[in-house]
Amino acid sequence: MLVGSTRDQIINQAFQLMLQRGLNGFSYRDISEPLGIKNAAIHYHFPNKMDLLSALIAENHQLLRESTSEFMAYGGPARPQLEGLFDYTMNQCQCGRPICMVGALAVDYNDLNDKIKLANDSFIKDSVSWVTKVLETGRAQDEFSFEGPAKRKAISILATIQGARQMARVDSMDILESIFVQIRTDLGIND
Amino acid sequence: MLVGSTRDQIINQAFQLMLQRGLNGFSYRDISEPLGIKNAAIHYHFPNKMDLLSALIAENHQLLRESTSEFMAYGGPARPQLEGLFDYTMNQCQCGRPICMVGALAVDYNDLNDKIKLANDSFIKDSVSWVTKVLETGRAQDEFSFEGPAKRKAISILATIQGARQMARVDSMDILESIFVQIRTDLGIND
DNA sequence: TTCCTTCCTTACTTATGAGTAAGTATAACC
DNA sequence: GGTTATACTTACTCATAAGTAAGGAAGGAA
Repeated sequence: MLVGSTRDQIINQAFQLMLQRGLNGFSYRDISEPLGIKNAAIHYHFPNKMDLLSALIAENHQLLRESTSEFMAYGGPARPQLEGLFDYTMNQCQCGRPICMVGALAVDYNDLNDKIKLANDSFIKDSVSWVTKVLETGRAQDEFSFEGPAKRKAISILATIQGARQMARVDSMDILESIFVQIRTDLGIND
Repeated sequence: MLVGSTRDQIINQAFQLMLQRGLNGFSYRDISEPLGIKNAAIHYHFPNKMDLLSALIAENHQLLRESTSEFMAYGGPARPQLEGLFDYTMNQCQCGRPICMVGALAVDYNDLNDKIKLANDSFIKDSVSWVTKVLETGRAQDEFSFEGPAKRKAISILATIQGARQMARVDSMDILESIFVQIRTDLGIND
């Protein structure tokens, strides 16, 4: 593969490593060697590792925005949104990204500067907002049924998926599908 | 504080660091300095970092066994077991252990040897067995109500709590309490 | 043609990590 | 009293990490 500018290639490679090993689990060498460039080339584009991490979080956030903007703006059926979240999660795991950004950053939290913490927080808030709207819409349209405020349920579902990815890594990917079934069941979905 | 043998002190300190920063997030120095010993003293008790990690996982597993053995052997009311899980989680977070062992290991998974993977897997299986029995008992005694197999629901609840700890670290501890409320709600508990 | 600017490489520095080998104090054992 | 095992310390080795300074090629602009 190896398409795009050097900068893009660095981001792609770092993204993969970050979601496989966490921030302290990979080095500049792990990025530069497969790309056939030198460490200093990475430092040219991202002066230090936090700058690189910033770019990764921005990339991750951008992916979320792209895949949710239409629903956030115009609404629509809720069920495909939920299934989209499941599919995305499964897909990431199958593409060698077993853990998610939030899970990875939780481990490295002590190293993070305020800018990164804010960016991460903002990503979580947007994720929660999206799932909250999905649940509210779904409940209003009788696609889903659940007790309590939609936002609380949204946080719970996102937490479940995040935890499931980590358990799946240690145990087996079957856990993921099983968790999706349970979430559907808890939302009163029976097909 | 600093009670117990040097070996115990090392384990306690390492346990704290592991659940704060993950395996790659702390060094021997982070253990030895606060204890007023030398790095080599750690290597004496635990020849390498994997041996230390093994001891931490064993310690963690032992804690689980101690707190669940009575219920696993004799049964009893399910609700206090569930609340015990919530209290334990909250307590760990308040004691400076924001992430859990499984979550930490998921990030460092590439570094782990087979022995560690097996030990971790065994811990997860025991956790799931316990929560499964709690749920089965609770459903049989009409304390809880939920759809689907108890084991699937147990995995889902454990995943939720695990993910919640990581979200709580980035966002706020309020998330934890909120998640517990949602889990109770989803189990048909109304008080 | 000369001068920037962009995007790298070469060749380091400095710090820190895990791990080891050899020595030492202390108490128990024969 | 001498030996041995335990539980360390001292003093290192070796590898790898992030980061930097200086140089060079290649293209566009004056």
